[in-house]
Amino acid sequence: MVTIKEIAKRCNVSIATVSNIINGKPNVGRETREKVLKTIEELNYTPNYIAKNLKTRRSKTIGVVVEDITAFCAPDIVDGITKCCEEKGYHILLTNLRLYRKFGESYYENEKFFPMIQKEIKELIAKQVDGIVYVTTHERVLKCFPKELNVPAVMAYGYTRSPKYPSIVVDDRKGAAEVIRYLFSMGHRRIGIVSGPVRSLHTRERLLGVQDIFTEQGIPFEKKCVVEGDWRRGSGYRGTDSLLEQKVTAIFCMSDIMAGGVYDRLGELGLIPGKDISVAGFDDRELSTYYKPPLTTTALPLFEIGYTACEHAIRKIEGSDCGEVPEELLEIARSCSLTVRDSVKDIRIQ
Amino acid sequence: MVTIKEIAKRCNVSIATVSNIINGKPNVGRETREKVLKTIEELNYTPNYIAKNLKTRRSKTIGVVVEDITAFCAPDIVDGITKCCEEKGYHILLTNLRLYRKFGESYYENEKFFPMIQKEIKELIAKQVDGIVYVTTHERVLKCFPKELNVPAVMAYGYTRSPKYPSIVVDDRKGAAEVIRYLFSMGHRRIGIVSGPVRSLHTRERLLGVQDIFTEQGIPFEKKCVVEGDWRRGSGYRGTDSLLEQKVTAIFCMSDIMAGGVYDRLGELGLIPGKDISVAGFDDRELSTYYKPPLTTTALPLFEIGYTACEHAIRKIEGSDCGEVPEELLEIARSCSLTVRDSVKDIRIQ
DNA sequence: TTGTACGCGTTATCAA
DNA sequence: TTGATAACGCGTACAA
Repeated sequence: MVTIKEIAKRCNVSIATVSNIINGKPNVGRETREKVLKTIEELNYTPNYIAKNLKTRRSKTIGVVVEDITAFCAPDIVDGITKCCEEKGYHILLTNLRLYRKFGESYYENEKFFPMIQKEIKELIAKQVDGIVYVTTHERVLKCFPKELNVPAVMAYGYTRSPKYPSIVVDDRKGAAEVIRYLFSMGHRRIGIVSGPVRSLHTRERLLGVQDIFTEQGIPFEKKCVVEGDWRRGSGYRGTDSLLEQKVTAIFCMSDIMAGGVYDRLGELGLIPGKDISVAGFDDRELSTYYKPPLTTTALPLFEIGYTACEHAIRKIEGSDCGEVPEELLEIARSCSLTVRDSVKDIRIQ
Repeated sequence: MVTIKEIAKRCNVSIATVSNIINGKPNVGRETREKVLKTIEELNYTPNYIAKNLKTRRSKTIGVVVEDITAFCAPDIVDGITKCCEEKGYHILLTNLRLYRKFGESYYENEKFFPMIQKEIKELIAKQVDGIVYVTTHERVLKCFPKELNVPAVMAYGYTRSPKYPSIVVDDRKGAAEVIRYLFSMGHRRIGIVSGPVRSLHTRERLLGVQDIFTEQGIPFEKKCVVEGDWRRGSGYRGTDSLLEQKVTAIFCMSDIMAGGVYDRLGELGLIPGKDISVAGFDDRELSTYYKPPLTTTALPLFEIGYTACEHAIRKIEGSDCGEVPEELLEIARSCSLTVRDSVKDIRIQ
């Protein structure tokens, strides 16, 4: 490995001069600059970041902790983070907790992994990351950052509810409201809901969004039109019948996956989505375009969440104020975007 | 940040002793050891890896370059890499090239991004990574590693065809053969193929696999039963009709996505997959379980590819032989695994 | 305009 | 069993 020393020796200058040239400092002769630059090129010299960082106490590195990179929302969030890092000249030290693989489907109700997170964060600190972005795969409150964390940390997708760490989250309430408003605009009044688990923040916020529109429209919202699901396909399947009994004209599922289950059951009953009954989903996963008919759903602002989270972390690093986060920045919600496909029928009287 | 120096001072020992204790060296009194360990605990001291690495010239870090983390195969490969790193005590410096996002659908036929790769790899080297794993999102030959690379590098999913760098790839030939063998076992003899682009290595290998079975069964394979696709849904859709004209009883698509297109066209024609005609796919993407009926397909050994690639990199690092790779290790193929669902009909005469 | 010398937090080599 | 001290590669006062 060629070092700054070698460059200096070859050019008969001191290492200080070489260092100055590399870092674009003024006060260096044009002639020496050229000579040095040339030999740097020739020897294919690259400054050793490790040494540099040791000196500057800045690693220009963000530690990214992902609960499970194989979860559907993780790659897009990470994509947003990488975009931001690329722009600001940061590197990424990735920690994949593999929670889903290690603890199975319901790891997010499990707190066994908390010590593991602490350990991994400590590792990242030991590696001298300048900041941390934690990416959850289920939206929930998570107290995973140690009290004495000495670098800025931001939560992406989940909530911290801690004044020290901002959360960048989905605007679930508005997202669900938009879906329901669309359903209303197509003439639907009796709308069935397949929700997520009631203890989930997603679920609660979205339910609030649903009610917002019913209230706005002056129509009472009936509790019996809500069936509790668990985000999985089977729960959509199982919930369908009771919703049908309620004579709903449309079913809003809080995940595309559950909508898939609704499709399954509807198919068995010989009912065609978008024709005999309307269905809408949530998440806008690629697979929903393969449903027959393609599902009307709303996209999670995953990329944006990652980007914004990282941006906040870097802003705090560079402003180096690691204090409390002002109230208005504690939870930053990003909007979903509705995608209309063919699963919702227009039942207005012409 | 508390350093080794502080620990030493507090304990009235030299930093050398503290260092020895941390690194489990022998020849240190039990009493001093305990005292030091206790203050380390108290002050919550963590060794600075940066400084350590500067000295040891080992960063215990793998540079992972992913062409696009949002591509469907990337997360699982990265998952395999992280599993391996976790086991061997390595960290991951992640570089997401964002090729798909930057250059669109057909970036893999584009060489504009080569300088970018070189630059990113140089960055990783500057960050002192001990090795590099490059993750492609389309299987192809890629000469992206610079000649003078001074750390071990391994290609995951793509081919290097270079004696210096091993490739860990999908066993496409065997994978396709297995699908065709299954189709044969269900009585199919006239089999249509929706292939990938003919210049793709995937395509060629899989076509070879198809022929292997026809040859084995002593049945001539007809070229006109192959339609060239582009991996995308539309190409499956467009290819269906001409295959139907050939009176095929089954269609093997080289991607689940294209199989989706076939389903689309079949649906329009009122033909039911798994009943009127059989369909099989490739990749085993989650969405294929949402097709109606669920698609019989074969899974790519993504996780294993990532794991194996990383394992090789680390083995080379720790053996620190960075020379040529022995012939038998140049291309390591991992097997696919067939998943039978409901899209293939048994047409044997009972 | 350039060079010297020191320090960043470690590990490693000796000597005590 | 312990301690001084010299590296590691770089940035930066300060001196020249």
